Amino acid sequence: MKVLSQTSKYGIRALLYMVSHPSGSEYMSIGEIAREIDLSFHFLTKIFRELTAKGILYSYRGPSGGIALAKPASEIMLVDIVFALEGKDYFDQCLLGLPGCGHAKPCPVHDFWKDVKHDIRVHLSGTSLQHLSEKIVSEEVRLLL
Amino acid sequence: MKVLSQTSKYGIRALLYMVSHPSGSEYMSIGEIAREIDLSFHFLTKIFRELTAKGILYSYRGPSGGIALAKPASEIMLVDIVFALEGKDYFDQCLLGLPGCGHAKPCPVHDFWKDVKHDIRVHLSGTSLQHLSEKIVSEEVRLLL
DNA sequence: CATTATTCAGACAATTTTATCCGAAATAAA
DNA sequence: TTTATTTCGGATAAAATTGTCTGAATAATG
Repeated sequence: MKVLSQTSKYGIRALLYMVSHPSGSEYMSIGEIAREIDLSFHFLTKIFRELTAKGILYSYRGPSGGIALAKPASEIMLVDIVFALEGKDYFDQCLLGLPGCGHAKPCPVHDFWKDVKHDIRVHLSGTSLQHLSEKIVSEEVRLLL
Repeated sequence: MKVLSQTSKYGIRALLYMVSHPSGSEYMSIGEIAREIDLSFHFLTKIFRELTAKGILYSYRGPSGGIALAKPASEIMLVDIVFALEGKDYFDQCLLGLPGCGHAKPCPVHDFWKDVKHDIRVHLSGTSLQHLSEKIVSEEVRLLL
């Protein structure tokens, strides 16, 4: 059941690490994040370039450079990250793959699937990085392998 | 949002076509099904071999051979097809990809995701081919591109 | 100015998924 | 008994996703 690509999974985990482990300085280096959450530096760099292009991160090159959130963590919702990395049509797809599945021409499981997607969307839209970071900091929950 | 592989999507659609278009004779040919729902004969053959191996279908070779449901359509649930084609660990995976995510060592979105998976599982376990076939036959719903 | 640390850009490779194809085996029908 | 039809098994190819690597651009610091 692969609801999110590896790219999104890594991206969300990396952003949560950033928020949960503020570095004191403005920017945090990609290398440090990759090391801490145990994933490929180069792959994470690619993901963060995308998030920078989509306006979720700022970046700054050179020594003491790195990346930083473009908005307060309380204003970045999971759905923003998913849309940035999976595309804005993320919630538009039919469970059975029928093109143009919708109210007018529904597939056999359309109504059910519409409800599931709605629930997921509501939850991802209502959950901020700040919110989840608090659960991580309080050790209610884990982020590492 | 790719919840089901192409394999599962095709498999479910093909089985629904079978149930909704009984052929009179005991077996229905894979070629006919592939033609009617507009997908690759060879790919569908591969999918059906798997469903036969998993006990969801019977098959019979030779002229007037083909495949047939191994049980009444009212007893084949969507979850059976998904388990057969995606694996029995289908509902075991963490949204963020953390290995061993569960009650003891949850990821930040574990509780939410557990509920979503439960809802999906309940629905797929409660929906039979017969049930959906009735919606198709009454043209409440479509199966073709 | 030289060195070092960092992101940026994109080529390349590996892996997985999806799709195509061919020949063999089975079996009904001519 | 021959021929036609069908599934079976697996090799191969194509496409998408995931992961690796190299060099360039940028900027702080000695």
